[in-house]
Amino acid sequence: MPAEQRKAKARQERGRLIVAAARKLAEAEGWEAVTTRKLADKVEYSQPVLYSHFKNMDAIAAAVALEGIEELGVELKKATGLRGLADAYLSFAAEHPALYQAMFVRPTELTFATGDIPPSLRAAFQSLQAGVAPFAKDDTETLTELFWSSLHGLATLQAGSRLRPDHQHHRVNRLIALITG
Amino acid sequence: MPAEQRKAKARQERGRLIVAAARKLAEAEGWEAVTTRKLADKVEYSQPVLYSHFKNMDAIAAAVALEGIEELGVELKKATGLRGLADAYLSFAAEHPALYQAMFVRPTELTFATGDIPPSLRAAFQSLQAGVAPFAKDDTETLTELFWSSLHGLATLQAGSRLRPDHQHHRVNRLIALITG
DNA sequence: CTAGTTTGTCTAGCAGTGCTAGGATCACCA
DNA sequence: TGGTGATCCTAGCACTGCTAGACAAACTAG
Repeated sequence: MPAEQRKAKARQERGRLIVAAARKLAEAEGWEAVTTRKLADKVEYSQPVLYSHFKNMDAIAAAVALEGIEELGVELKKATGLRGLADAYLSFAAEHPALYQAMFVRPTELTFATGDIPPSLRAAFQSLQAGVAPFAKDDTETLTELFWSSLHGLATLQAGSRLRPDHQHHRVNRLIALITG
Repeated sequence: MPAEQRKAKARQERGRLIVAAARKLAEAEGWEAVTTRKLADKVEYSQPVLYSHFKNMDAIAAAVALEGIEELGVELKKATGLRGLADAYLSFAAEHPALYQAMFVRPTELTFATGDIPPSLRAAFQSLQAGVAPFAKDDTETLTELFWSSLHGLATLQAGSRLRPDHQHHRVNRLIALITG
């Protein structure tokens, strides 16, 4: 019955619309401005339809986060070398602060606890791992975690104006110099 | 007029009580559970008194954050060497997650933008700087910012279960090895 | 083509949030 | 003792996430 398929398709499309609206609003005005009523308005439906697509508001933010993780993964895959990876990562975080917050800063959302790591996140991690591998005698995973942590710290402290804004490049230089030895 | 001084003292004390209540509640149930009504209950006053002490809810969280920064500063001052500093920093973050969030993760609060950095934060930063100085040929500030960023990244990603929980020590080893060369 | 059922959506509302205006109550001082 | 000011609380606003129940549309069956 193609009618049913068409319906399912339309539903899915509307779900995407909700996520897109949430992302757009968050990127424009920050996550505290993202409310169910505003989202419902943007999608031109009433609030309850949101809950027929997502369990709650956090699930919507989680969907946005997943989108961001996939896009970050693409950027990291394109990048080559430690410098390329670092630049790609930090540029992404700087250019999409709200998106990055949803991915790795905001408290609730995806738990990532023990095992249920999204494949796209694992892929992104592996891109980083490939970058650091040449400089790790052993235990590349630990070094990758450290590399990621450093990038994450640089991105978030920078975003919060806790670091000298015009010295990010120097900090990255230093980080790469440390790893490459 | 000592009566007036006594009053001022009592007021100040009550302000401290509010901050203490906020901190306790945040550490026990997370920041999303900290509401003006619950705080007012704990202090045994009505909501409006909170606003005679603090501009808004964020200001209360900022006061808690400042308290945390001072305590972190004390811990870092006691620590010696890169290893001591790193351990002190990460232990503090792990043992007081809500406090650490108020300090460096939650969005609003203290801006720290351009100049108005709290002296206690500057002091904490200088403790880190003293630790990395022996290993920086030049531009110790950049290396300190990087060291701090790495610790911050390790602390927050760890808190969010994004890193292998039982490998924090290895990651710290790696970080210190990188800096000491 | 009609009757009944299912599916979809919306209106209205609940409990809770931060924050504030206004009135009441207390302590002080002449 | 009477007035004055500071102090505090009650009540309420506009908003939040979320949900129950009414309503209408669409599909199914006779």
